[in-house]
Amino acid sequence: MAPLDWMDAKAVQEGAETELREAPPELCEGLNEPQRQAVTHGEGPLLILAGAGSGKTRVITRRIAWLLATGRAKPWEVLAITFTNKAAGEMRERVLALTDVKGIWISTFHAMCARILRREIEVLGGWTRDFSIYDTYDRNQLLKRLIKDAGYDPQRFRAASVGAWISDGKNRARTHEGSGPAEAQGLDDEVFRVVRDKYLAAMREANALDFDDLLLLALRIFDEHPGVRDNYAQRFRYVLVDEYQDTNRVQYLLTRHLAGWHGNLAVCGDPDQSIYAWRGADVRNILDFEEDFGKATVIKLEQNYRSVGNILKGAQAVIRHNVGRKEKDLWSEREDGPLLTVLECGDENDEAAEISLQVQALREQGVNLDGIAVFYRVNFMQRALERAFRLSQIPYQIVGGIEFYQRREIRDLIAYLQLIANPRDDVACRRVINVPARGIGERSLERLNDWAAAHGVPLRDAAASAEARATIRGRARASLEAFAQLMEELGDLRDAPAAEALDRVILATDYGGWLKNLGEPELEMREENVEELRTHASTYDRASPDGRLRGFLQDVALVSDVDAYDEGTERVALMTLHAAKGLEFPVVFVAGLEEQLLPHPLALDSDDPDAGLEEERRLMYVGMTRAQERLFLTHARTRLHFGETSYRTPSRFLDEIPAELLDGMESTPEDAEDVFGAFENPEGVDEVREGDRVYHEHFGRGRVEKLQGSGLNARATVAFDGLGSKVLLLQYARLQVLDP
DNA sequence: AAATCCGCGTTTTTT
DNA sequence: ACGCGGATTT
Repeated sequence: MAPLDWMDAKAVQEGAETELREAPPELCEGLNEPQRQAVTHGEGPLLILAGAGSGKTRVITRRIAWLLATGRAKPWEVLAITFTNKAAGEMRERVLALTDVKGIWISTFHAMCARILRREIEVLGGWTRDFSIYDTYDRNQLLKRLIKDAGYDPQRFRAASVGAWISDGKNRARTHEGSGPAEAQGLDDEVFRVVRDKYLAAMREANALDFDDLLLLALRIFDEHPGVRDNYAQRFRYVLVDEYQDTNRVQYLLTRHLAGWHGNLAVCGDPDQSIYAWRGADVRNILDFEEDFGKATVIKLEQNYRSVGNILKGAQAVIRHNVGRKEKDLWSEREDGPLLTVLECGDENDEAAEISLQVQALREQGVNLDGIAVFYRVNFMQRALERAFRLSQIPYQIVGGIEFYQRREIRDLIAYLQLIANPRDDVACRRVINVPARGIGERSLERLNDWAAAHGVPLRDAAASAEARATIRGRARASLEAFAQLMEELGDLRDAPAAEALDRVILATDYGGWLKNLGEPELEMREENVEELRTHASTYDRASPDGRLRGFLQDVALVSDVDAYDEGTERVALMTLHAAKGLEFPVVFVAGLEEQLLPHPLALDSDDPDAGLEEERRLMYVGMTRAQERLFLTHARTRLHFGETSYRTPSRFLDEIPAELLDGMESTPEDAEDVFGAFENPEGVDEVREGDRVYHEHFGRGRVEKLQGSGLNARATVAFDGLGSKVLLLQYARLQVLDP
């Protein structure tokens, strides 16, 4: 890669023109010396090495405020990049509280690039500003199709593997010459390459970008169109990048472009919290910053304000086991506090039950539920925890995981909106062409697809063509015409507010009626989800009146549930260790501290197992350092996994914590009994038995014909008077037993 | 074309 | 244990 002329930075000399003002003293109030230096650093590159809990966010927000207050930058001349949308939102809020200034670009790399591409993408040819953003699921959907169409065995060549390989290549900003995972798997590399090329072409045809493309194409525009690049680079007098240890090659190059004109780049991060190497993040970005950007000022924030002494000591003890790490002297003035509690549990249910008992005890001691979080390595662990919390009636919120936007009903409606915004979006078209069912089956779709491919037009245009429909017989032909007409009618919604578009889609497709027709026990839940989506859309319209449908879709594509987490609600937060980064809680539980889980074997079987292990250790470190007052570490003796129970060994990371910091406890089966027993007959829900006469809010009176499943999955088949039978999830149905 | 059944892979982490 | 896709019915 040809280096950019960083020190060419045309503007190092230019800064003098701006008239500087005195900063209001309160901006430096309560800061320690290095923090103050970071906030008031003037021109030139700045590296802030910020240990866990060292007040990093505070420094960044104050620095932005300081830049504005001293007249060094106008609001639109500041670009701040964060790792999640949630972090961006938080930062925006905090800056707003300090300065009362709006219009600063504070966003993730992905959101920023999407925004730039909406304006600039047409210089690349092929895409229009209405491009769709495909998530991993959409991407795999398309790949699956391509693999099949090319006649490869979908068993041997999995869409997910090919997709991961393509993504990995894009994240490293290199072409895929040479090796790939294909080789490692003993598969045909050639096939991977062929599929990738088909994928790249198909994405262009569908006017779609995947997550990686957002970064990569923005980079390509900056590389190939210096004029466009300079527009942005000149504008952003000050650039700040948070969590810099987790940036990948492409993000690094983007950063160079964006900060290259003025040379005022401040990055902030902690190599000990680098946990995204698997996604192409490269710690060298932060380790090499000084050389890279020449004459960089380096400021270390080493005083931890967050955690009580014992927690900090424990975390330090663990992270010290990483070799090849710059030793860092993180210290705290806080009292030692209580010991860390290690809980040994029987199995995953005991573990979950034990955690909920501890939470209840804490609650009785006056701890707020929103001050408690439970972290785990892998998403499947969420299940047992969720169940225990439900049974104990402890309100909780899942951050990340099975996402709202993955639900079928949500994806359907979003796909309609996407197809309206971007008629070339074949993935969206395939999804909705027969939803609600209108008699367009697999065969008809194949025909249509063939015709579309032969004529080089999108699926949707094929549906609109009488000539294409002529190749299809029977009911499907008329249905296709109806579908084409429907989309035509909805076409004017392209520039409509999101809520209006959504409501028109729901109305025009009678989506509600279709859901009801499915006769699923999840009906109520799905209806609630649709309702929630409508709320999201109107909220969006109110917050961003200029965004309309396009903007909404972009938000939906980029906003994960991690971002949706709202504080201040009285709920325990459940999330993966990765999602925990950047957050803090008075009380933290880290669950599943076992070998084969943390460290996770898949992290160790890469080409460099030691690097994998060290990243797992950093994950442990991130988890521990989120805790302010109390830290619980739990593990189970056996765990159900893949439907099989295995014996577990406590994680080696537990042994790395000095024993004098630990307080051991063993959970007892009775504890679990208490939790799971307590909810056998939850308050407000009647015990229902076969043969009972029951009453349901919507369907009225009926008789229970059959009961299946148990716990949250318990279902009842109820014959409603005059309505026929329905299967209901007891959990939601709220059936009342009628006395005869 | 839609409904039902079966077998397989799946679960590392996310924008 | 679960969900998906493919195969097999209706």
